Amino acid sequence: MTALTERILKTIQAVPEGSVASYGTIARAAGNPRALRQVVRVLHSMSASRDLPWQRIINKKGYIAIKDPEGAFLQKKLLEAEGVFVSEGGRVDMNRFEVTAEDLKKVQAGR
DNA sequence: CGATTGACTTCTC
DNA sequence: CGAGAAGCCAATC
Repeated sequence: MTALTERILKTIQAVPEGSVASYGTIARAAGNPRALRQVVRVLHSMSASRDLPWQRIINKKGYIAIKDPEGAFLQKKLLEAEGVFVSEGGRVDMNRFEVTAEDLKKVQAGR
């Protein structure tokens, strides 16, 4: 558990409800654009036990990137429950719902 | 301790 | 414009 990982965690938690963020966005906001792999890893390790909004993390195309069909379906349901519109194919309207790295940083600065 | 992996991203052909 | 391959960093096995 490095400082970078903790920043990633905080950044993920900084994503406001009703919005989504891409891996690259999280990585940039965390301070290391190359850490998007670690974002994935963090989600793998923490999503099971921590209170992370893993459901708000999707790929840059706006599609749910989870490989497990059940997990992807669950994510879709959770997003819809937050007010995020998800298309049939599991796609989110990123133009509306994707939060920028600056916004995440601002939220972290605010807290 | 070294090799592998991983819910991605981006550039090139 | 679409498909394919490389890149990347840290945690896990």
